Amino acid sequence: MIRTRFAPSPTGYMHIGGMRTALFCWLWARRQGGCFVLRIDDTDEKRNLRDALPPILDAFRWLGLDWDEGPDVGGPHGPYFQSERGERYRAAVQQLLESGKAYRDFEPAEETARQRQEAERARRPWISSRLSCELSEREIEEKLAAGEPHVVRFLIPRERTVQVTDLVRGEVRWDAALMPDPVIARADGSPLYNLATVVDDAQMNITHVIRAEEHLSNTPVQVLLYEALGYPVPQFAHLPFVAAPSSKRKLSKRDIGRYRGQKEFRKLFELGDAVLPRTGHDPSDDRLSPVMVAFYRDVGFLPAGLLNALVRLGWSLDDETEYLSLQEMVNSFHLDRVVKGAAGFDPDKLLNYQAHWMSRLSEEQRISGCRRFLLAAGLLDEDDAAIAERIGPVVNLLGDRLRVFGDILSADEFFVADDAVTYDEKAFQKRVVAPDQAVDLLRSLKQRLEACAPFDAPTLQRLLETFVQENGIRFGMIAPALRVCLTGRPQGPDLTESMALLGRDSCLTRLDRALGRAESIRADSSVPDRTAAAEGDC
RNA sequence: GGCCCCAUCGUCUAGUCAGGCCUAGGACACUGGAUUUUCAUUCCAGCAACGGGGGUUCGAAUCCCCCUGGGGUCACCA
Repeated sequence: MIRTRFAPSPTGYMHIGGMRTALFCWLWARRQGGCFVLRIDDTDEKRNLRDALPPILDAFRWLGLDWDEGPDVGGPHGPYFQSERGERYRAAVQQLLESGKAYRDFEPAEETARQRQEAERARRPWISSRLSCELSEREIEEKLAAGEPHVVRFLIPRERTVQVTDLVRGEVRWDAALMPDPVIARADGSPLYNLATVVDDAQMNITHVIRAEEHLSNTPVQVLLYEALGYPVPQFAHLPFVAAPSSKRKLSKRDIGRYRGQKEFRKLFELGDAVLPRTGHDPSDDRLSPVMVAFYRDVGFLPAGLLNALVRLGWSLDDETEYLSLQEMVNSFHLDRVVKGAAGFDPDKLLNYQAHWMSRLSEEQRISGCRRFLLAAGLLDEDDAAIAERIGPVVNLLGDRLRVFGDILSADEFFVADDAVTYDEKAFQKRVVAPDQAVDLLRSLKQRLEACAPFDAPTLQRLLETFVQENGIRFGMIAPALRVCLTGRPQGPDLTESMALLGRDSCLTRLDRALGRAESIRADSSVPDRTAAAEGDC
C-alpha cells in the first residue's frame, strides 16, 4: 500500500509551490490507490495554530484535494501534529543515545560556530569536532548532574557512502565523511526537523517521500537516521521547485514586491487590483499575492484552472495533452514523467488553462460563480428581482470575456444605478466631447430610441443602421459614442444586445446624463482640441 | 567556498533510458492575415531551441569526458 504525505508548517498561507508539491503527492497516492496523509510540522512553531492552520486546509479543500489521515479526520497513525508527538521523538533520541549512535555534545554553541567559521575561512569542509565523545561516562554524569546545557548529536558513520535511487533524479550519492554530526535534540530536549521527520515518516508508514528539491541535501542525514533507528528507508522523489516567471530562481514570498513590477506578473496583479479591493480584501496583503493559493480563489479562478497549471509545471502526460481534469490527472499521473529542471511559473499559461475550464462550465455554474462576486462587491441586491435576473443574460452576453469570476465586476455598468455610471475619461473625450457632430447626432438618435419598439437587439440594430444611412455617416461615428454614454466604456460586448439588456429607460436616462456632461465639458474648455477628434472606425 | 542538482523555441514541454522515423513535435506568448461594424472569441499563417568543445559511431538532441552557465543547500528553521 502506497502512502504519501505532505507536511506543511503552519504559516498562515499556502504557497503555490508547496501546493504543487502537495498535488503531486496527492496524485501519486490516488493514482496508486494509496493513502495521502496530511501532517502538521509545528515543531517549535510559536505561531498561533488556530490562525495559521485554517488557510492551509482551506487551500486543499478549495482545490478538492482530500486527505485520508490528518487534521480533522484523524487516523490510525496519529497524532498528526508534531507538537503532540514529543514522546516519540524523545524515545528515538534515547534509543540512539543508548545504542551509541548519538552523543551528548557539551561544546558551547559559540565554540561550534567558531570552528565552522574557521573552516569556512580556511576553505575546508567543516565536520564536528566530537570533543564531547572523549568524555568518560563519569564526566558525562557529572556534567548532567551539574545541569550543564548540551545538545544531542547524531554520530555520522563517516566511513559510509550514502546512496539513494531518487525516483526523479536517479542515483545520488554522498560521502558521509564530509557530513557534520547533525543536532537531533536541542538543549531543552525538543527534536529537530531531520529527526522528527524521519520518526514520523517511519511511524506513519510513509512509502514515498515526495518533496521539493531543496530537501535533497537533507536526504543523506535522514537515510542514515532511518538506518540507525532500524526503520526501512522509504522511496524518495525530489521534485524540481517552481521558479519565478522567466527565471530559475525559486518562486518566493519574499520577492513579492519585486514581482509586482514584472511584466510577466502584470496581468495577475491587475486582476487582483481590480477585484480584491471591491470584495473586501486587501490587495497589498502578501497572503493574497499571486504567490499564494488564496489569491486565485479570491480573484475568481476555478480550481480546475489552477490545478491544470500546477500539474503541467514539471510534468507532462505526452507530447500534446495540455488540458487535464483532476480525474484525468489521477488516471494518468506518473512520477516517471516528472522533469528534473526547475519550471518557471507562467501566468499567461495559467490564464489560458483557466479560460479553457471556464468555457466548459454550464451556464448555471457561471452564474452562481459570478453571483458570489457581485454579492461580495455589494452590486447585487437580492431583493431587487430585476437586477438579480439580469445576471444570467449579462454572463451570457459577456461570453469568453469572462475569464475569471471576478471579471464580472468589470461589467458593473449592468448592475449600477443609471446615475452611478463612471466614464472612461479618455474615451468619453475622444468619442463624445471632441467630435463636432457627436452630441447632436446622439441627441437625434435619442429621439428615435424613445420611439423604438420593441426595444430588442434586432430592432435596435435596424434602427442604428437606418440612422447611420439617413445621416450619411459611418457606423464608427455613432456606435462608439453611444457605447461610452451608456456603459462608460470604450469597448465591450455587442452594443445592441447591451442596450436591450439595459432597457429603454436606463438607456435614455444614461444618454441624457452623458449628453449633459459632454456639453458642460465643452462649455468649460475655452480652447477645444479638435485634433483629438476621432477618426472613429469602430 | 564545500557538497548536491540541473541545462531543447521568450515560457511550459515532447524526443534522451533502448542513437537513425528529428530538415527537432505540441502548447502558451508574440507577429501577420481572415471572420466579428468595437472588445473578446474562432480560424489560418509566421517567428522561434538542442549552451560550448572534444570524443565514440556509418550516423548523436540522444552515449562518454571536459568546460561554461544556472540553481539548491550548508542552523540548537522547517
